[in-house]
Amino acid sequence: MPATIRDVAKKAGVGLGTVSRVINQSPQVSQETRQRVQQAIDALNYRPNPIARRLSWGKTLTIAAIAPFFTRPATIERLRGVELSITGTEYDLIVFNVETPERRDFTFDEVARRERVDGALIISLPPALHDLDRFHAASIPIVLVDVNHPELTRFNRVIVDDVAGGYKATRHLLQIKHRRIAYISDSFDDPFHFSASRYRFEGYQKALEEAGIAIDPRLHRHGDHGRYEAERLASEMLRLREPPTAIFAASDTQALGVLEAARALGLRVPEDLSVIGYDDVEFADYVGLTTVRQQLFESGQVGLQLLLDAISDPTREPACVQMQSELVIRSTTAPPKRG
Amino acid sequence: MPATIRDVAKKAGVGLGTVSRVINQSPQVSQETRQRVQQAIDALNYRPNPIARRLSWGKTLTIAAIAPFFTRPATIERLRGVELSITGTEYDLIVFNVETPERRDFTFDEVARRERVDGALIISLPPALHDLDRFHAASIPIVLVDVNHPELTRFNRVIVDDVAGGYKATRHLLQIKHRRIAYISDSFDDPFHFSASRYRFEGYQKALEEAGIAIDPRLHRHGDHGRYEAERLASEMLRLREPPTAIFAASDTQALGVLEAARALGLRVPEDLSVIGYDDVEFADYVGLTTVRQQLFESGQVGLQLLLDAISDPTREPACVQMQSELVIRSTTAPPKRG
DNA sequence: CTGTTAGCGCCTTCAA
DNA sequence: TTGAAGGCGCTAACAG
Repeated sequence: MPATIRDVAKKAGVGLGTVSRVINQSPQVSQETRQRVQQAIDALNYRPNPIARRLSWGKTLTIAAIAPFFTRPATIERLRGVELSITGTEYDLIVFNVETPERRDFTFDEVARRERVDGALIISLPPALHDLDRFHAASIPIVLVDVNHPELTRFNRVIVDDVAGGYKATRHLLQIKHRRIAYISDSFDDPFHFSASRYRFEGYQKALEEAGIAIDPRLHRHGDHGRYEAERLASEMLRLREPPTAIFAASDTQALGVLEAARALGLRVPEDLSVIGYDDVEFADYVGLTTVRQQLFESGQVGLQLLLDAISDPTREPACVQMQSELVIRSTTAPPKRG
Repeated sequence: MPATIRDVAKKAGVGLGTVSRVINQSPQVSQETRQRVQQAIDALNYRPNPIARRLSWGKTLTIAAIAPFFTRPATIERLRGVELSITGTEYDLIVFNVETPERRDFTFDEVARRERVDGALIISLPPALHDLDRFHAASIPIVLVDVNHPELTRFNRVIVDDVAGGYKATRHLLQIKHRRIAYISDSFDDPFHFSASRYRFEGYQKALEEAGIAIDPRLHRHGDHGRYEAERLASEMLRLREPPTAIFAASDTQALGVLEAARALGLRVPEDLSVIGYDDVEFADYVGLTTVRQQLFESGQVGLQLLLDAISDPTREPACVQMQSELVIRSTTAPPKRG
């Protein structure tokens, strides 16, 4: 059986309270007693039972990370950041993978109970207002990572500026003299209400407008997320009478579909068609995809830090950290042939 | 404040014990009382505090999953299986990402303490004997998933037959008349002592021997895991006086490197070179890679089930479940030109 | 069948 | 500066 605080007290010839004070670094223990207790602790290889400690502290020492689609590399990168940062703290991380709206609701319901976790990190998953209320009612602090709803200013957030990212991508294409630039993305009304595609589209529009180019609705398509759907959409656009000379895809995965469509139609990239993606996932480097890189790992780290701060000081004002995005130019973008 | 068992007891006009019995489905409560208690529970929206419950049960109701390299798709697939299966149980899952041997040791040390978790799932990470001893000493049941050391029969295991997988891949190439078949893999003595590459090599050897083909040491190279290293190794082999007509790579990632090497040398795939990978990760489908698929997701599910079984009945004999692998033929393998 | 009591292991008053 | 006592919320053993 593992040693308890009582064993230590007995061995050191002191009361439990003293041992507790030593464990918790209380300053009001004489140097001498502290040493004696410490020796007993070492001798018995004593470790305080975390569960007992949680009960008496009234804290769970646990935080939850709720994220959609572990299959997506971007999600995993964020979680890696969270996991690394939690190491060394006294907190445990429990993760929830959400792949359907039902699972999302179930998970929020499960996590937003008192005595379950001390805080929650909600990653890339816009919660409904009643979910937020529930967390609030249970006074469980939350941090929203990669959730861009403007009305959520009363929560801690780590956001990426998708408008700026879309703008950068489009600007790049404009600068190398493209004029007919298409945009392919997820549907704007997916069941999770992801907003990235919409904001990236805004950036795209902004860049075109600045360049004095009218938005051509035929050059904007969206469908389910995934390579094959993107391939289909790209294929349609490339068969237009005036096809685009460049396509901006809202994710690297979709950019792969675009590349595939080009290949199937015998178009060379970047000579006949420029392609730009978003995320800079691992395979982007492999296929030489020009893309927009986000600070995914860092967003997880920062999010966790905000959450720990909020837990340790519940009166703290909600903070909002904006992560930067960065254009990564590789070999799928080049000036159009007759630019 | 959340309601406690006392509030419920008071409201229902019964003693605490009765409420506890209702919560824990004890049969010895009259239908009538049970209903009254249930009503109080509903009215107060009462939920037993999991931490208090853990303390008095002497269980943590938590299990750990320790896995290397969240960056690798195969690892994530296994974790997805674990995560899905734990949903609906009363257990929490805490995850540990191990990317260095130091982190591995630290994590084992952290997890193998009593009162921390009720069991651990060790994924793709051969533990040292003293780690296993420590888990044993703390009587924390473990399940090894994708850890193939033959001497570990006293532990619960979910294994994949890497020998058979390597054999299948090589057989396929032999059947379409290849004779000079190369093998590229991770180094056999990496710091984690992963064994998959070695066992797949055994399968490769076995298939060649059966076909009466001598093992040519020049056709077997290994280096660090990763695409670029694989590309380098493949490049060297393809420049041999008698280059291989087919290359079996121990992972899809490495197969990508091989494809890249072929492209750089102006070799067409599969006309000039057949390539086969291992894992069937997402991008394998994209590049049309022939590969060996493992039941990754299922291995996580099965592993968790074994662990829960072991926890609920510590006297149970260690079980060993073997997962199957399956050849997925796509478009990177074909008979050699002059077969 | 049901209420009461004594812990689970620890922290935090309160006295001393 | 230290020891003793009460309580965190729940379960389990014991009466009744």
